[in-house]
Amino acid sequence: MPRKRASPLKSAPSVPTTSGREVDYGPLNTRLGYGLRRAQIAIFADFFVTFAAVDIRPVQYSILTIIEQNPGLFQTQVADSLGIKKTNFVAMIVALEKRGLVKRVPLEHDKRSYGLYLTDQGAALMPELHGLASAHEARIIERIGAETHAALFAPMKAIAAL
Amino acid sequence: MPRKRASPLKSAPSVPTTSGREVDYGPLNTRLGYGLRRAQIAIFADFFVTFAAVDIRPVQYSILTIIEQNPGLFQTQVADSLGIKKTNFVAMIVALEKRGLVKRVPLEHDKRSYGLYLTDQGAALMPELHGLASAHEARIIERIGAETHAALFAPMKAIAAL
DNA sequence: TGATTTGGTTATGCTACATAACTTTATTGG
DNA sequence: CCAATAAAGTTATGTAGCATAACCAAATCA
Repeated sequence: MPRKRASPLKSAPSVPTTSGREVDYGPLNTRLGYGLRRAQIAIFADFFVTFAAVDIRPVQYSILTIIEQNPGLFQTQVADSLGIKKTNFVAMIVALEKRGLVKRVPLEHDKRSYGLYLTDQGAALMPELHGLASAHEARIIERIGAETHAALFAPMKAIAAL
Repeated sequence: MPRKRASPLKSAPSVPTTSGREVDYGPLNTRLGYGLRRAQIAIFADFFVTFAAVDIRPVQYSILTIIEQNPGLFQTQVADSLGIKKTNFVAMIVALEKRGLVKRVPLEHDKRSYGLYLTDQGAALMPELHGLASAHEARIIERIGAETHAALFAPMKAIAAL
């Protein structure tokens, strides 16, 4: 089945081209923020390619995964857990709902809020997504080695709590 | 009809608030792209705070640093070295020029291009910027330790070349 | 010299992420 | 009990980042 052609101008972040001339990066070589940014851009580019066929973006994968692991969470809780403002989360969750991957179930005891759940279709999609993510992850591990890969999570988490 | 205006000034990316409820991140815990993104957001938030007084963004600091280290580079070369599209680079360099930090010197032997240089004002500002960046970096090192910090650059670079 | 390439620019559009203000429903304190 | 306040969700809006297409002028190539 031909997946929907991704909307008009949806393109992957490009990985920078190596310029012709030698450039001295000076202090940038020891700025972790700079290195992290460049690494993250490359990872996202690979993620886009990997997930192109299913038309899922990193943030969508993260939302779906949180809902899968924590069915029934409120919008605000999912948004908070991912560091997304609730105002910006609305459009994201509506889009996933329209695609039939997520459903918002009104709560009886609190008429303001919804519980978020994967639809059957959404739940059925997750194994494929996790498979793609694993393949993507494997490509990174191939680059830096399994041990280095494993060693990165602790410092990243510590930095995230900065 | 027209809501009341919004136009706030440039604001720093916010660091996510820890939600009240425990959330299971599932496979996200072993997705480096996710960890990297969260870490990078936190670092940028700290950078914003650190550089608020001088009103310099991460990308601006990187541009200024490249020009400082490599005076005379073309716009395209600076843009390429930082992974910025030349079309998007125009506005950035114009802004820095308007602020009097950078000058574009027309070349005699190639009337299409400019050589980029720091102005005296720009050059005078750099020590302060590097000082702020060092303080910012020190905060990260304090979090993860100097050895870990130093060990991160190699894998980040390898990933960036993915 | 005509064709192609290169440096720089403008126009345009989408996504991410920020704040302000609003509605509806819950909660709370006097 | 009820008025004040808080919380969940929504809409409106503004900016930065990054993408493509189309273009000019100057250099280079065949």
